[in-house]
Amino acid sequence: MRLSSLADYAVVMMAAAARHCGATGRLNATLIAEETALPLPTVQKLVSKLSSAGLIESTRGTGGGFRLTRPPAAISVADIVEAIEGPIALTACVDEARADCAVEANCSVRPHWGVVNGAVRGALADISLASLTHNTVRPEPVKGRSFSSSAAKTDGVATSPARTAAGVS
Amino acid sequence: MRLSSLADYAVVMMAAAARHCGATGRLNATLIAEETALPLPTVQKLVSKLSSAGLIESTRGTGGGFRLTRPPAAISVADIVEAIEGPIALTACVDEARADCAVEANCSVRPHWGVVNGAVRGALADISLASLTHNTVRPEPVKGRSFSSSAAKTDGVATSPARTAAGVS
DNA sequence: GGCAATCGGAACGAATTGATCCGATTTGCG
DNA sequence: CGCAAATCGGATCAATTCGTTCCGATTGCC
Repeated sequence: MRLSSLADYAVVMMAAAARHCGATGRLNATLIAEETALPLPTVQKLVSKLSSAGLIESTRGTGGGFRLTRPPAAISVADIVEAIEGPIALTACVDEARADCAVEANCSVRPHWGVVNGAVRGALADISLASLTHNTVRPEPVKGRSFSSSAAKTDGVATSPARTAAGVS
Repeated sequence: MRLSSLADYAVVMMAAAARHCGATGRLNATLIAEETALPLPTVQKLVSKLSSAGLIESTRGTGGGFRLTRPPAAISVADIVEAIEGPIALTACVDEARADCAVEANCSVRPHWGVVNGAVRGALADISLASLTHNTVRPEPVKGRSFSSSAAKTDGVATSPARTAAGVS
């Protein structure tokens, strides 16, 4: 239940790029690397993947660089995550139609995974790139969608309930 | 953005256990293994972890087995996932208070990760184990909000109560 | 035409995960 | 009361994936 570090870095990098969107029309990977304190090769790899996904447009050669293809408000966290990690699928059943697991016959929960997957993906789609650049933590979702914006109320980090009843039995 | 196979198997196994909850008071790992077509050692490992988490109570020796400590309606997918994978944390920033990444100074998205994490976790907490046993796939989440999370005993205010109120219903 | 800077892809190493095996413990039976 | 079967529990080992790093292809500038 943890997304990869590359996806995390991609979100940070895109947020940094969104801040420079209005200032410089075109920015390079080196600038982003020293600004976000990320390793330069990592940023380059992210640029490759994000460019392939269509989120940014990259230009090679001297003076080249990349720029966002869409305004930051039109890019969601789900887009970035999908660009790096591929389609969001909690289980292998949701990813492809083929079910590798031998449980499929008795697996009555498989259809339900689609619901769970959609809920998680909807939660990520509600966070726009523009909202990440703001200093204030506001539950402002992507415009046009209002899926589970109510769940965003700064509770996720504060609560530490997980430990799941360590002293019960 | 894909949860581990163990967590997937755990949900399947718990769903199978929930179906047998009323029939047999106590069931063993071998029965679940041949019923879910999962490898027996894997089921045993899941039993160990779920027992440590307090979701099931296991008894050793001949004629032993395990049983659910709570009714299926009071167990959510988030509980199972947290029992296997530990606390739900999309990034390392959310997991611990310490931020290992060197980006923390310029990382303006870190506070927002808490919101995203809470939204995802709320989505998983809305799916109860009882709803997985039903054959019909309905987007209707957990009936009552009071047991949507692990901290449902004393704290009546769950971590994600708002989505059920503002959801599709 | 040559040079430098940049993106793009490929290879290597490390870490986490998943499956398997063996031991500890308890109960039922002789 | 002793033995044996059955079960959970922890530990070990191999495999896949992820993250990092390096090198090559391409383009604009001099």
